[in-house]
Amino acid sequence: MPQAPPTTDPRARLTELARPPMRADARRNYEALLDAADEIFSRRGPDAPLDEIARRAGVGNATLYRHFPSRRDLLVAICIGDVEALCALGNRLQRHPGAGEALTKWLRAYIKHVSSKRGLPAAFTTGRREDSEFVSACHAAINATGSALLKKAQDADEIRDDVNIVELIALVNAIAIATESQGLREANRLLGLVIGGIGR
Amino acid sequence: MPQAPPTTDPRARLTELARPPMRADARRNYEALLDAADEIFSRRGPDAPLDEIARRAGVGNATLYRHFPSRRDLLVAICIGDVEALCALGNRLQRHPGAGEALTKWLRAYIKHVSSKRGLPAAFTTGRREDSEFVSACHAAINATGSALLKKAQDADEIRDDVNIVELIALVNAIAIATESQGLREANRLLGLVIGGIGR
DNA sequence: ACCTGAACACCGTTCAAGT
DNA sequence: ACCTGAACACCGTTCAAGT
Repeated sequence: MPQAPPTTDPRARLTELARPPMRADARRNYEALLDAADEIFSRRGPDAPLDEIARRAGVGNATLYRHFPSRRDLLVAICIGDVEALCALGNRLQRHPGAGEALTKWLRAYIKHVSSKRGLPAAFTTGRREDSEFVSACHAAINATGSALLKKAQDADEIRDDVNIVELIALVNAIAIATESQGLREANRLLGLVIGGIGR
Repeated sequence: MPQAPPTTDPRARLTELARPPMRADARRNYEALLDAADEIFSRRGPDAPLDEIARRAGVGNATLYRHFPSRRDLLVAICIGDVEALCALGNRLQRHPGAGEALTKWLRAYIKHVSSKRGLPAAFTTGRREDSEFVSACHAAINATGSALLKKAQDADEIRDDVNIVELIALVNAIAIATESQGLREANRLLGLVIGGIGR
């Protein structure tokens, strides 16, 4: 007899993974690495040497590698707060009177968060099989949140039926990538075009 | 008195840069490097070691570096034929009866070409200041071609006036990046949404 | 259980010597 | 004028030894 299926909400699963139980010294190192990564990435870009981040955090480089097996894990970890904020916002927007407007508000918030850190949109582009469980859990939480908003908007006949959340988020990520050097205003312009295209 | 300004057509400039005069042995090496890069990149992806490409081409690694100062130069060089084909297609489409349809046909051809080689969409994302003259010339030729089609479609009132070619191409590149692992069909679906959004 | 830093492997880049 | 391959520098990854 197999285990009970994981009926857990993706957002709850994410919170679990984001805060694994750790010995006190390990936790200190973990936090120091996040702080260091946040600073170094924002100053030197997403390709900054990982050794520099470890040095800045005052830990050995192997410690970094243990906590964050891939660069992408680290990139995603430093914005876990943004992901959780987006999920929370999505939940609140469920009760928004206009379902179509709720979706577009959330998409604008999404692009704002994801554009706030260099290299993040690329890290968020979904569908890599090699992604760690942690990164996959982020995608799953975002998808679950966006999916609920999209479905409501489609049920209200405000958004075309032949749009799905995976491609919609892929497109928004694409916009963030394309406008990375130009800023949020430009990203919002392009998002406006897309929103115009999916309405009905 | 300054030199006469470079009134040259961007497409002519590109053809110049793509076929620089070379000694016979240099040209042989150049071609061998292109062949090797094409094969290695398509088999091992756009991050394949450059040394392997040089070895496969039967030349020293420094020779590769001389001909193609950056990885991006090499990536772009192997698809110079695609760029020229797109420019030629754009010219032909100028005489297409429906100006809006001509633009969308060209955009679909663009995404097809650019999706055909892994890593190419990223190499085509414009606006890097560090780009070589060769890569810039490619962008300029594409922009000139797309710009003419867009302007005609806007003059015919088939496309909204507040869209410019730079952002439109950036968006199409981004779509190609976001759907790289999913294939051309998915890219075309997303392009459809954008085209719906820019119409009027 | 977790950490450390040195060792290793890999790859891009440069350069002195060659044709 | 162009080519070569070795030397160098850099960085990600692993591992034996330590707490």
